[in-house]
Amino acid sequence: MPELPEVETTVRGLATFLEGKRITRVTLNRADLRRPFPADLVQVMTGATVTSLSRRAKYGLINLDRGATMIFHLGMSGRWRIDPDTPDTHDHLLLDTAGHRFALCDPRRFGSVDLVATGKLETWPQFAALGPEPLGPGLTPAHLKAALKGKVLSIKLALLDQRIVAGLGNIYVCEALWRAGIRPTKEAGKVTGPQLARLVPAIVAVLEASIRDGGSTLRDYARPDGELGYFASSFDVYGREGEPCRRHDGGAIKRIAQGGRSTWYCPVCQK
DNA sequence: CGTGTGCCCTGACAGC
DNA sequence: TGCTGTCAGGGCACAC
Repeated sequence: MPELPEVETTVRGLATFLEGKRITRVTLNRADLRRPFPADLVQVMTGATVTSLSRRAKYGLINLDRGATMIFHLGMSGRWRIDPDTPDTHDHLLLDTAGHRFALCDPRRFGSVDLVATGKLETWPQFAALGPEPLGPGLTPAHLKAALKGKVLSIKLALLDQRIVAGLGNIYVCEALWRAGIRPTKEAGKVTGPQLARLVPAIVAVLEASIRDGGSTLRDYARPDGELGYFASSFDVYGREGEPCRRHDGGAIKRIAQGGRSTWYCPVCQK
């Protein structure tokens, strides 16, 4: 169930094992996830050395010494399993190095794997369409003001649009809007300047706190059978329908549906 | 074009 | 115990 912090944590965890290591074997247990695996994936990756790992939005990047980058997306249910004790039905792709095995496990198969020339990442269509990284210099109140101008859809759905900000998902949009005191149903183009000024640091704070939580579980990845992609977090609104708002007395968290997905918010302090 | 809807897929859980 | 319905942290194709 990965959003940006989970992907970031996954990438950091994988990096400790994979950077500088040679991939000795690539195994595909099926032909596709959301899309077919690239036809030349096995050929290009086998024998290649991993130079670095990085992240863009919710995509993880494994950069290889052959001018190619393997890009993975974990969809809703994807995770990497390190040195699994037993195989899982949904281990769809295996990477082996001299010391470890990495299994890309994704029961729902909403994830994807692509192979892109490292020098052409910026123009890869999926990346070219993305908005700024929320933890980079590009996310500013001015950017949001311009990107949301005239939009009549809700601020909740606008923030889920990866072209506006890249990497937010259902959980952290709910959390950030709560922190900023903005009602999720508010028309995106009508969110006020002061609200946008609060929203940017709220997004940053929520994501950074979550990455910190994830990082604190990194040591667990060293375990045999360690699994990347999941860690416990405590949320202020997500999944807390009916529970009291943590910011004041007398309000209960409400759940509504937007765009076919759940939104949680406090009807008292989010306006 | 912007916006809304449905679908891809499996697993977990509640209720009967 | 099984069945059924609902929901799940994402993204895309499609209709208007």
